[in-house]
Amino acid sequence: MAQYPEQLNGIFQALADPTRRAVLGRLSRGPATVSELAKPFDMALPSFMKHIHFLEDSGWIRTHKEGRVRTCAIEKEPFTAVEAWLAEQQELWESRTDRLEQFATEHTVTTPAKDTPQ
Amino acid sequence: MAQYPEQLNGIFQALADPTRRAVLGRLSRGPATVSELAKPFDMALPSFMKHIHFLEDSGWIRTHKEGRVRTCAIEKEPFTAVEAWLAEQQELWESRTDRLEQFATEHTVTTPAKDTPQ
DNA sequence: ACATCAGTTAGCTCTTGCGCTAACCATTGT
DNA sequence: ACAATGGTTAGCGCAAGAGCTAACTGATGT
Repeated sequence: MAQYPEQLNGIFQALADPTRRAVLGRLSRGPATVSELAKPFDMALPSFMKHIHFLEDSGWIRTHKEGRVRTCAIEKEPFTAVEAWLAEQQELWESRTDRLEQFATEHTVTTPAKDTPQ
Repeated sequence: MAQYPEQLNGIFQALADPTRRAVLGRLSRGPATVSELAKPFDMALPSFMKHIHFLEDSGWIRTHKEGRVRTCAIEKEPFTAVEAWLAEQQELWESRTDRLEQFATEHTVTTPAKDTPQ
């Protein structure tokens, strides 16, 4: 369930760049070729390709070349990895507020009113 | 609902480092001082402090100093920001599979049987 | 055959990230 | 008053990130 933490490094790092997030946004709608993906960005192709490679290396996309054209498609695993990490934190947080609530109710017994300020 | 994308840069970048993720994990259980947080890590204090600052600058934590001791507490906003981004992608993905299903059913009308291959 | 189109390779900048040490406050405890 | 504790500041080094240009390969269209 929990995966190798080093993979999370790349997964999150990939999301830290707006160009890459935009590419993922585009690919969520369906596969596309590199030049289709690159068109909206005011950036030299080699620079853009680095982002593509980063996304591929970090597992966010899968690509394959047919003839001279490379097609990219999004991958769902990193998605679920992020959700898993989020859920993990949520859990810790929950168990903490549980403890706080427990603490609070324990004290409610001794306090006169529950809506009194100050 | 959608927030300034530049903020997401820092938010995700912060998660790209295992030390910082661990700190957040610890803080999910409740507030802690810098030296408490630093203890588990084999790292010079100034190096560790950079992570603390990064987390603070990116909005993941809030800190305040009392006397000579600085206490850190986790912040929930970045959390929901990440969830929002995730949900946004999910939506695109969904509407895509909707379109695919629609495409499939449109063709089911004109095809003789719905389970026929080729 | 040739030109064009899609991507690739190589190599260069500049900035940022992430670690370190050494020296320095400033509060707290004796 | 002094020592110890908890952070902070300054500055250094190395690796990686993010962009560029120039030149090249290899498939496709005419």
